[in-house]
Amino acid sequence: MTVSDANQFRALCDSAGIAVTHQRQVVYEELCAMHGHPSPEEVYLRVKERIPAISLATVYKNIHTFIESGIFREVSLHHGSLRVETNAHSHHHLVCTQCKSITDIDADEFLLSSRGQSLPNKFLPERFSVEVLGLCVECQQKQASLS
Amino acid sequence: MTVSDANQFRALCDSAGIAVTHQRQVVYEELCAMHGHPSPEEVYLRVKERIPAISLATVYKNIHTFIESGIFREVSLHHGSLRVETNAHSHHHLVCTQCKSITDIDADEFLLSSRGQSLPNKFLPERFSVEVLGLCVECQQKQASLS
DNA sequence: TTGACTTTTAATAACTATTATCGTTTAATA
DNA sequence: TATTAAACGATAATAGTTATTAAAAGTCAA
Ligand SMILES: [Mn+2]
Ligand SMILES: [Mn+2]
Ligand SMILES: [Zn+2]
Ligand SMILES: [Zn+2]
Repeated sequence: MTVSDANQFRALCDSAGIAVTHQRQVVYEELCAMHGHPSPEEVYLRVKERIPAISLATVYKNIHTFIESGIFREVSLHHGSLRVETNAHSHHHLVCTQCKSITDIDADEFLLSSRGQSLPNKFLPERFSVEVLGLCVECQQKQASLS
Repeated sequence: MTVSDANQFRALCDSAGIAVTHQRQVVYEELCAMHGHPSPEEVYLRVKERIPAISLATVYKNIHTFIESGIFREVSLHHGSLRVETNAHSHHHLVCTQCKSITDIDADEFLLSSRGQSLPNKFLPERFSVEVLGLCVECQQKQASLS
């Protein structure tokens, strides 16, 4: 890390109102250097290369601190438990980033909202994310070789 | 449950290639009667009212059986562990329903695909779901009362 | 720079959700 | 009805995560 990198990280922490620590900076740097959607365990393994004494709990706490501060995001706001979809109709979801509640919304209600109409339940939208669900090429091949 | 309901459930199980059991039918009926996105624990609590001796593991197993058979869906395919989003650009996700891998896709790649263009990595889409992320009305009020 | 005060850390215990194991029971089917 | 495969209940095991606590490090006014 260069002096300017260290200063940038200091500025980032200042604006988030959190302390600058060596552990925090290394977690941040490794997250920035990783691609995809790493788990806390994967981050921990990389950070441990640089700080062998670090604790997994420290990695968890720093990841949460970053997420609270808006420096990183979670991929999905999951509830920590499996949830069954009981609504068989085609629909989308309003997900609260704070309490993580999930509310159904009709496909056409969503389309109207993208044309300026407000959402049900006075939901205040910040952003939206699309999941395209299907089969990756490896799983297509596995499925083909079975039949 | 009426005789015709029982026959319908039998037909459902037949076409899914799974056995008809009393426990399975009660789990199914309670799921159908529940709204929203219940957790296995919540299903268990309701089923236990009707079959006090049922095991939580049986509820889990039947929910999985239903999901494998396509009778019900999971709300989120990646609820198992926290994942950090390392991609700061606006983007969406290709999620494999089989291996649960998550691949980034640019917002404009997604728009092109909705106009007939094929997706990256030979991904085979089945459906898509939109998550509108934001604040529910309760959390808006909590936030307002803080400031 | 110092000293009071706050935050973070490491170690580890505890907890929650989920899965595996295994002996028993039940359902499918011949 | 007998055979066989599937499902069940009890409970142990595991994975992911959070809580606790004392020590170390960071912050900040003077
Ligand atoms: Mn839903
Ligand atoms: Mn992503
Ligand atoms: Zn909320
Ligand atoms: Zn796959």
